[in-house]
Amino acid sequence: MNAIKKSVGEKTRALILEKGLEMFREAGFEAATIRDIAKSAKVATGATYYYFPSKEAIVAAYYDHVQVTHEAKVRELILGETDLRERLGIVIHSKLDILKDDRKFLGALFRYTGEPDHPLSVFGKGTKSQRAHSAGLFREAIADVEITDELRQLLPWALWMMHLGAILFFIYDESAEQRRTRALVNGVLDLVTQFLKLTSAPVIRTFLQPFQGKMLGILKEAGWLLES
Amino acid sequence: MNAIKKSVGEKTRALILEKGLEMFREAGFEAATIRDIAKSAKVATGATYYYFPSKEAIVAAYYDHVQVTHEAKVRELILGETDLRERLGIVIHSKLDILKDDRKFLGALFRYTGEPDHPLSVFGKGTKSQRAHSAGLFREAIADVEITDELRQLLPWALWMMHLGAILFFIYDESAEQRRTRALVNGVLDLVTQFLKLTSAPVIRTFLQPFQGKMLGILKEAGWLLES
DNA sequence: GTCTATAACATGATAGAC
DNA sequence: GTCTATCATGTTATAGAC
Repeated sequence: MNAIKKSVGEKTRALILEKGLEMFREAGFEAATIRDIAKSAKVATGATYYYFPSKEAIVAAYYDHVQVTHEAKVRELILGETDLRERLGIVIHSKLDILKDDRKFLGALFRYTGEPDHPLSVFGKGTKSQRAHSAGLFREAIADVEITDELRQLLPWALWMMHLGAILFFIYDESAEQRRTRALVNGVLDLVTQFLKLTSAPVIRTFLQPFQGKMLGILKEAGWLLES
Repeated sequence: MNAIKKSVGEKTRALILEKGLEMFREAGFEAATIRDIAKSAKVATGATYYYFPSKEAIVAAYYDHVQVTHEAKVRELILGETDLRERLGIVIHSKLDILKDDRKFLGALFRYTGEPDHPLSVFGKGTKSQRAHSAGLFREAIADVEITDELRQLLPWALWMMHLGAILFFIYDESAEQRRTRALVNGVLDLVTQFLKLTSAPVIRTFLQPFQGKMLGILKEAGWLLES
């Protein structure tokens, strides 16, 4: 057994994933059936369930791959870039670049957003590690900025939430090449970075302090804080 | 025909709705089946489809009713209240009061959030009038505050978004009687009202102007602005 | 227009044999 | 790890009663 070569199972899994995404892109998430996907991958219907617990799980697996790709891309692009505004732009825009051709089925990822116990819930326990990974990219992007400890803990999550909102907006955005989303992201990032500069002023800090504390407390209880 | 009395159809519809919600509360949205709901309401399975185009539509109809109730409640409570912070608190907390026992199936409302063309999508065209109604409550709540025209248009939507986030947080909130959600809402509202006071200062205005313009442009194109 | 009754369909998901 | 058979359930269809 060559350790480098994929096992049979891994190849089958990859094939199902590939064919599934192919069909989602063509027909959309609803219209593409598990039976069709299985047929296209030349396996039995039941076999897909050996690898993916549900239809949505195929999209989730795609998203896992997106995260890996994104992380690599960010590390490549961010290297040597010291300006905060630029760094944040790289993180978000490169994510959208990766997702750009798959807006049609990306919405399936949001299906269980309102169901805390579902394994694929965006905010649920089942996706905790992915969230942490994703927020980690933002933590790195702001690593060199001088901010309070509270902000250093809060900001990655605020930015992660913002990036989630951007993806949602992206899905709805019918402007050519989703220019509107890009513009909105840029506008928000401008605002965020200008805002961060302001926080060096004591007046602003006092103003925000109680709210920061409350938010931190909530995140802590929810088990959302990154192990630093 | 008595104009006050409900027609037979309305009674049946109401019965299906009532029994449906009953079962959703007991078993959750997934576990309750259309067949069971029909049985419980003593109608044929097909009859439920005469009134509700889908299972989710029952939850949507519930939400319609929530909106009507909410609007009435807000108008009652807000009368004579002049403090902005209080007025906003009334709008959001009374909404949560209405929803409090139905957190278990409320998540079904968010199922199509990522699917722009679905009739039940939270941000889609099919729910536009409900959104406008809901945002209208916020518009009224801020009616007497002195703010720029831009903010007067933007703020109802910002608050509506915030209230949507609060509902989502509410669904996830496992603290006793969802106290954490209440605290978070209060914290955010404090911040918002303090922030609005600051916007009377020209410095802050200049800082926010370009972003406000951009947001307004986007909302306008998306057809989201309230007819004033 | 408001249903009943029943069957049928499509499809996501599961069980169990090999 | 893969298959076939089967199930459960949302949804549609048909045909008709009042």
